[in-house]
Amino acid sequence: MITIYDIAKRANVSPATVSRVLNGYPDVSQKTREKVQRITEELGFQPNAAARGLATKRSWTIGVFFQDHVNSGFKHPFLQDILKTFKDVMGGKGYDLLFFANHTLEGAQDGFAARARHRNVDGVLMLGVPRTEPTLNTLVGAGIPCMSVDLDLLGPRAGYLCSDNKGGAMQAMDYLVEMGHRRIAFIGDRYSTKPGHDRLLGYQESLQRFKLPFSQKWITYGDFTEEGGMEAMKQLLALPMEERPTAVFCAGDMMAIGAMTAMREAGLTPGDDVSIIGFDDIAYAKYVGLTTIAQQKEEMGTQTANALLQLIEDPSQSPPVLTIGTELIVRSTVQRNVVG
Amino acid sequence: MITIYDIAKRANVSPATVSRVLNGYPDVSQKTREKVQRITEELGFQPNAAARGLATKRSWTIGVFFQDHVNSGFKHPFLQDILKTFKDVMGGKGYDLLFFANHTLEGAQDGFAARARHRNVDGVLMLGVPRTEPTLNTLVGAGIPCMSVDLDLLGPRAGYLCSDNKGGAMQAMDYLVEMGHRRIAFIGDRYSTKPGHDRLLGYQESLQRFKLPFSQKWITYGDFTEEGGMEAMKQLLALPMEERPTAVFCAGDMMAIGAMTAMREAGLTPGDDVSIIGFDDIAYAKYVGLTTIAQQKEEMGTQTANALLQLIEDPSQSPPVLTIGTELIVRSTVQRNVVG
DNA sequence: ACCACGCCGGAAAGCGGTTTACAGCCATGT
DNA sequence: ACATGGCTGTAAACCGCTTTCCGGCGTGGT
Repeated sequence: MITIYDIAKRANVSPATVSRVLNGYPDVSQKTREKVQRITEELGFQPNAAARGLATKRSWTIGVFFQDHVNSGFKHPFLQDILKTFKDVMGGKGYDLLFFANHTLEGAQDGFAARARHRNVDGVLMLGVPRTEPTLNTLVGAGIPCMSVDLDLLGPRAGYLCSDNKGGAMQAMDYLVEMGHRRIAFIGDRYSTKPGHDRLLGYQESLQRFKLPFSQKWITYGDFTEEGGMEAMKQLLALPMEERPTAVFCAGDMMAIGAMTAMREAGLTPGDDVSIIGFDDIAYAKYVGLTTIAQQKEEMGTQTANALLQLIEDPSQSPPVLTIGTELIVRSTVQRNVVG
Repeated sequence: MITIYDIAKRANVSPATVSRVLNGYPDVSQKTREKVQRITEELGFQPNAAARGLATKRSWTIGVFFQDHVNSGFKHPFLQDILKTFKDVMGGKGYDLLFFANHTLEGAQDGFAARARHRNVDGVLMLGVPRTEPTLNTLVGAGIPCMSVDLDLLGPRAGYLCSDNKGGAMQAMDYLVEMGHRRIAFIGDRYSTKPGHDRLLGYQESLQRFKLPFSQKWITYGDFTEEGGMEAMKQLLALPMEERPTAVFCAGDMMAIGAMTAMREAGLTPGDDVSIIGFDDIAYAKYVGLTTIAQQKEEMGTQTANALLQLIEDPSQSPPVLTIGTELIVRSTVQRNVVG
């Protein structure tokens, strides 16, 4: 391995001078600067990140805790999109992304804060991490710059970003009502993630606002999975005809897709028999014609990244709480309700 | 920050002893061992990865170059699945994953090898990286343990893994022929990625084997994107009726989905009018009823991870070249051809 | 001619661990 | 009584880079 000492020797200067040149400090004469640069190139020198990190306490690395609520990992199609733009923004500023493995080693020190400190990351991104994680509070307390998505984790240097979930839910309900629906059911999640909670809130507020009929049986749980959505829809379809909703608001597209499958299996057509509206606008949604509320995923990634950069670069920065607007995407699973 | 010196002081031992305890070396008495462990717990000590990495030349990190041929980044739905199992296996062994940002900084030293060395990664995973990348050879030469997926990058410590693309293509062709098709077109990629190339090979070999008719016009390019598949299909549909294929083998599901869209836009039904078979079995495929050749993605992730671990742990290990079998998934976009 | 000052560049002390060489101690064998 | 040897544990060098403190040198002012 080539070190700055090798370069120093060849250039007849001290390692300190090499370091100065490499970091663009001003107090080096043009002549030495050029000589050092030339030799650096010739030798194909590559600074060692660990050594630099040790000396500067800066790793140019963002730690990412990425977890799917269900199948923890890289599969959830919605979070990918956020991640992509996040990565691009961070990359543009010179940061690489470190994904912490979620398999815990036996006996390994665990907890978010511990792992972040261990790797000396400059900032942390929490993506798809459930609020129920026991060590969340340690992270907040550790004072490491941190941005979460869809998780209201707030601390001295920790902010978060959510879509306007309640507003989006109300957009969905507005549209259903506009299309003539009044008996509207809800498929949400039992664990009350922040988005799940807020979407339920929007549902309930809309019920009151439009003075819609309500039944306890219309609130079902799909826990954001396709299978869950299927089960929930089956329950709704099993209701006696006069209690059956004419439309269902699903708090997530995967659940909506499950619900659509359940309908087809029952010989019904989504839209014609019961209308379905989803939330997220995952990439599939387009292919199955799902009407849904879109989250602006690229925007979310970009803004999260910029907020985190701010938090890292300016310690006095007060932690941001950001809300991103949603958008109604009309496809074919919501049809006008013909009042019988 | 708490260091081993702090612990050493509190335990009245030397830092060396603390290090021994922490790393499970045998030559420490039971009594001191327990004392040190207790204090470590009490103080919530977390070792510093950079310092350790500097001293041991081992980072417990796998560098990942992850690039979509088209939209470089996290969006390609197929690679996700591989990544997930890869991450899980690696996590189980104590490795975290470092994703190199692909945005290159102006003036930054670039090249795969340089970045891998810079971050001192123990191994490298190449995922979705095109063969055309200029600095690929430097990586191979650097002697860093490396596994690639769908990229035939071979070196003293670099192996790769591919699906049996040629075999899979032949599976697809077998099935089409079995379903009565003889005029079969191909949608592939212009840039000749390894999978694209091998699938074309399988197509051509099948043509000969079954003595099928062939036309230059039946080989089209979609470059693995949905839009590309759409364009290619449009070209095929524009052929005079007697030249139009009855089935199309698409070298990737995204292209197949694009092709299906093109058909629908032309007022045709995939399967009934022209049969379509894809390759990959991405998650969407199920929802749109696409008949396709499945790659065993989980298997690919696991095997890639295990191979890389071997390469890392045993320097004398000769680099593996792995092939994973494929599987025909029958859905609805291939229908029996009624020979007129 | 002398002093002060500004500009360059060097020496050396970290950063937080690991590891090698070695020293102290106690029990054992002769 | 003394050499031998096995256990423990210590001192100190080292990994590669940053950064502070400081000294030397050349220049301009007086």
